[in-house]
Amino acid sequence: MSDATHITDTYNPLEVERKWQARWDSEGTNTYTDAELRRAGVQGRPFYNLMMFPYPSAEGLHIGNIYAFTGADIYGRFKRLQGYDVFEPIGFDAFGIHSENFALKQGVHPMELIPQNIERFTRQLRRVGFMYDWNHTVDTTQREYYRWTQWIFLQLYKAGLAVKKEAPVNWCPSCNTVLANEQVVAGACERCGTTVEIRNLSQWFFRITEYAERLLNNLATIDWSETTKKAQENWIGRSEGAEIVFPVVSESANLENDDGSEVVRQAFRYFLTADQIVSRWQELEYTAIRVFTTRPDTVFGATYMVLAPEHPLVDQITTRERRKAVEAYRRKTAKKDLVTRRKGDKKKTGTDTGARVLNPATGKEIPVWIADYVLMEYGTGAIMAVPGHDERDFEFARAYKLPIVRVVALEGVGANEPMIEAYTGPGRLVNSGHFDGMEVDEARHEVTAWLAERNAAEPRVNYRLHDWTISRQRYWGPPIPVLYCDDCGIVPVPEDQLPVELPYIEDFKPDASGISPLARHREWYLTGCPSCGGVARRETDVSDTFLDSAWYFLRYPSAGNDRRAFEPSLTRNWLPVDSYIGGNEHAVLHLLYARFVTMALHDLEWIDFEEPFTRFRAHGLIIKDGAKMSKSRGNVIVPDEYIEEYGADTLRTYLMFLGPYQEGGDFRATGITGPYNFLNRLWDAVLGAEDRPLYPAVEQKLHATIRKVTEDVEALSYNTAIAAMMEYLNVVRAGGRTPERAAVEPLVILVAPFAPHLAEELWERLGNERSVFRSATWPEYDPAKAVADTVEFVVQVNGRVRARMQMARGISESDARDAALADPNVQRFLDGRQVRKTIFVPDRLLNLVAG
RNA sequence: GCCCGGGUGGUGGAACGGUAGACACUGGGGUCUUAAAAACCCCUGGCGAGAGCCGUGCGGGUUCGAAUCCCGCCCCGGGCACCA
Repeated sequence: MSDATHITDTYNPLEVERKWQARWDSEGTNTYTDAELRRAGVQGRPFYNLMMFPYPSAEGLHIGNIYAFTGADIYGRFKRLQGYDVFEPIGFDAFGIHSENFALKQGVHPMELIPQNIERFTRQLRRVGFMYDWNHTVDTTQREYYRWTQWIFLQLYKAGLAVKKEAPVNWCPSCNTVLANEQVVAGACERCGTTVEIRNLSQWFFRITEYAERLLNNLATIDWSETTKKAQENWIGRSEGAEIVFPVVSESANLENDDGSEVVRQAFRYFLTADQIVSRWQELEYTAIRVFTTRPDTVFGATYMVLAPEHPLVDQITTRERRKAVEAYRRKTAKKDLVTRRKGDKKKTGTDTGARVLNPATGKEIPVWIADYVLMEYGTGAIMAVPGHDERDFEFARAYKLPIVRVVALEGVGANEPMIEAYTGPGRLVNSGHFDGMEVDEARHEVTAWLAERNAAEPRVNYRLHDWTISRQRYWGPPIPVLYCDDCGIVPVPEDQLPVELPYIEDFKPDASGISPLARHREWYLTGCPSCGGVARRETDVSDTFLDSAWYFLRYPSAGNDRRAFEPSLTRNWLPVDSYIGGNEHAVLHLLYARFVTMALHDLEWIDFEEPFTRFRAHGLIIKDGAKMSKSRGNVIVPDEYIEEYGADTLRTYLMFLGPYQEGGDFRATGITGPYNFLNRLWDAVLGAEDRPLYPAVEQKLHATIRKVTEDVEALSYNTAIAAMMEYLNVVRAGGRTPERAAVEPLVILVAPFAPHLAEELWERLGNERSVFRSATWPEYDPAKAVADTVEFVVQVNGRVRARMQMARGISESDARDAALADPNVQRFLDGRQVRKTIFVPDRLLNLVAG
């Protein structure tokens, strides 16, 4: 006797969903064994369907999580019904500051908190009916996982891609830790909103900048949402230009060396031409300042130079008379936080160092200033200022009465016409020696080449991207697997000693010292040196959470494997990921880091592909009453209530019906009744269906609907797919008629990705034994049957609709014209005029142009 | 400032350059009911009795025909931003 008999004949979503969730578990409908995973990867049609694994917050599953996962799950279920072996795993990104802060606030230890959260999340995820393979799941905080996170660190270390260096880094004074550039939004911590400070600390960096060019170029080869690609492109920020050298020639510069000896080289100045100094500055031992510019063509207009106040050469070149003023200015800028300093709209300030450099193009001496509008982090920390053709330089030159020279002019503009604003447009060079008259674009290369010949410049590509700081002075993360030995220096922990376990400590609260809480535990950090056997100290920083998530997709197929991070054969068969869906807020964080780690592992020959995600689609955000959901606004939606009242199938369908999946939508409680009614009506239609031949109009609509739904689901256009199914059901039930079984059975399959529990139940009630996802195949449509015999044909007069008539499909132009001309309304609007021209769009429209 | 999206009824949203407003929600009317709920049916962009006219942020243009393409603006959301 079937379970169906225990279930009422009116649609009761809770009953239905409970039944099918239990059955999926007991029959392993959604899961693979390791053997199956291996076999399917080789013999089957493997399809790796990935979604961004959640951070298991204490608040439980958020409606935004459900929205994201439902869209991805629908795609996975669709692919399974199309006959693919779909691997759809889920896991938990549970390390990180967020969990740690919450644990601190609640006074619970994260090692107790996180397992509870994960348990609750798991329960909620199961309740929504995702097709997850619960046999292959990860939790980044488990030693079985972070052991391999540490292993990846070691691989990068061995390849020279993980380096420890002292550098100015972003410090969040509230989280008490260093942040990556990507985690600083508008000068503030993306987590807590506190303004970040710059501290000079010795940190571990991943040299992602080594991969800047490839990270950029490969974007052309992957099928990703355009918005995401653009975000990465902007973040990498490639600029092409030149590095130009300006030798320091000020007479009184640098009067003493460190040892007190006189500096004599400046004396050459009086025996040498500017040209000689420029081309021989190295052998003459001139100090030179390098600048990066995207406009080498304007070098003749460089009337002064500006260094970032922190530039290392400032001390050396500043003249005695200017020393006090320069020191004062540097102190002032050091106090300013980066936010105010980076605000572009404030007044320009700066001060003269007294030093002079040679403009290598003009051979003239120009002054060197320091100003905080030049940033040490970008380029060389120094610029050649071309006030005539750069807005910032123009503003600065105005403020300090520095000379402004025009070097680019449009036709008809005099070379020495005074400038009232910086001109950044196209034109020809003027006041530029033998380059006068040359187009800007050509001059860019020619000027660089000319300077390069004289040893004063070289072409240069510059990136905005910085190396990825991965050290975190916090507790809740994987310890960085490195030791410090007085004799041997930095010693990586041998791979067979992994993991370096995160100890359970009570006092995991971070402080402002810049040192991790782990550093308070000698018993943990003091250990033996694996190299010399002496005493070594462990690194007490942990790694960034984003390293955990930069490789989790590699782990899923191999989850549980305790010999390897990822098994080569499984990886080869299942990766790269076929479809990845997630939020665009990770466009430059997770998605960039994951690409970097994958590329590095590829170069180290651990994997044979360099892009992890073949196709990526960003989904939209789900908002409430036009605003982002947040606790402070009090507009947070608790999904559980809706699941209790309408069931998971309705919630899933409703969320997808809200609007275009890739744009998001506004959650309105009243709207949920639409999809709920639809599922109810479908239920009734299936239960009341009769075995008899399809009515022709229904058959036509069926084929049209299969086509529409198939195309729309493939394009993630879920809202229109649902609308098409509703429309079809309206036809099937039109006028209260009894539906044909052959009309509703395919619809049950079409709806299955959206409302899987309901589909299972109806599939069973239609007499099928096994799960719809294991026995049904996605319906095919016949293009010939997908179109109706008659069409509503529109007749226009001069582009305006004047008649609509039912016509046979395929009607000829002349027949259509005859019918149109016979129409009294058409005649009325022609008003006796000649038809000069007719436009005929087959099966759609005829436009009579009268004049 | 630069780079992406987007702007369509009371609301969410549909529309290969070819019937603007599919599909829903809300609202209104009705059927059934002692009544209510549910369910079902009809109406629901504006003006107009109607024929029809007007309508897709604004102003131009291309076209037989523009929500859709082009030019110039305005507004909203997101990314980047003294990046040289």
